[in-house]
Amino acid sequence: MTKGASLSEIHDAALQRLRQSDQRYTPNRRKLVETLHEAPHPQPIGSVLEQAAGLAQSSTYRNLTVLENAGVVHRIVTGDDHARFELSEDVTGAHHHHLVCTQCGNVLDVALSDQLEDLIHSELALAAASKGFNGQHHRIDLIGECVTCV
Amino acid sequence: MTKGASLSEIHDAALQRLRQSDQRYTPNRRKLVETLHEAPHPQPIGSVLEQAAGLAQSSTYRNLTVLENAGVVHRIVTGDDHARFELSEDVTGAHHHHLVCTQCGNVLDVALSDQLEDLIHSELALAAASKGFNGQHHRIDLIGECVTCV
DNA sequence: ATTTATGCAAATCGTTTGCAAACCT
DNA sequence: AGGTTTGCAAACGATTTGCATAAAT
Repeated sequence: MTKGASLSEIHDAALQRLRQSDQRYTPNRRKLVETLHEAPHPQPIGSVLEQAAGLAQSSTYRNLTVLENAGVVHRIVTGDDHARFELSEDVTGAHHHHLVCTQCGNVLDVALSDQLEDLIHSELALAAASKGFNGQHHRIDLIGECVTCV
Repeated sequence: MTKGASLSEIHDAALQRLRQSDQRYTPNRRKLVETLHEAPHPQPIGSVLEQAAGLAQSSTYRNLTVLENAGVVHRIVTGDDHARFELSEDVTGAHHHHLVCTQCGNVLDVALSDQLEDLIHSELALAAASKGFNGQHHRIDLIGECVTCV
């Protein structure tokens, strides 16, 4: 599934963000970005390595961390013990949340209305402030069973 | 910080749930429940072991898993690499969400209004249904910095 | 010429597991 | 007795890291 932004727009955004972090946009990193762009939903490292043939596992971990720190990639940790990766919202421009399958660990993207997002954001901000907590962003997961696991 | 339900109510609820899973409520498990009940927020295993002196680490992992499967305890996996545990909402009776500190990994509890919870629930259910996803419950985290880390 | 990225193999560390002794009913 | 729980020590496995080579500036 192709996201809203085109691949070249995404490469541009990635390049820009990496430069801001004094990082290079190497062929391996480009390949990671392309692989994640083509994936229909967040991918565990195993799948990424299968898709982007030729990448070493350790370099992939390292590059995903670089891309994460630069804000190009987002790491999703659910509890089943493989982290999953997707392009960051800053790069795709699409704020969304996740459906997490308790059986297979798969993660799907889902969006809520802007109106509801605003309500959530402001109520969370209020609650956080009362505890001196400085909130930066929220994440919402719906836990359940995906269509192939029911 | 003591939760709404009294300790004996919590022990009763725990006992009942364990029995439904054909599990015993052993002294070690009672000690874990008490420790979590007394804790002001979700605790990593390290803290649990400090609080409930004398427990072996491996037995504690095993018992927390038993308690989790019985629905007495809830495991929180954030991404900083220590799982954290708290009494389950089914036992405490208090639905809530989490503030997660990106610096120290600490997790604080926070509640939203019932009205907002309903809105979130129904919009998530709708979005999930469109993907054939069978949603069971949601979790919401506010990511940011806690008062001691800012 | 330096600095940075890569890939291999080895190390790390939270968590899980094997097993024999202690515990319950 | 028969099954469960415990604690120790060993195993596990996803991720990280050391190091020597290759690539980039």
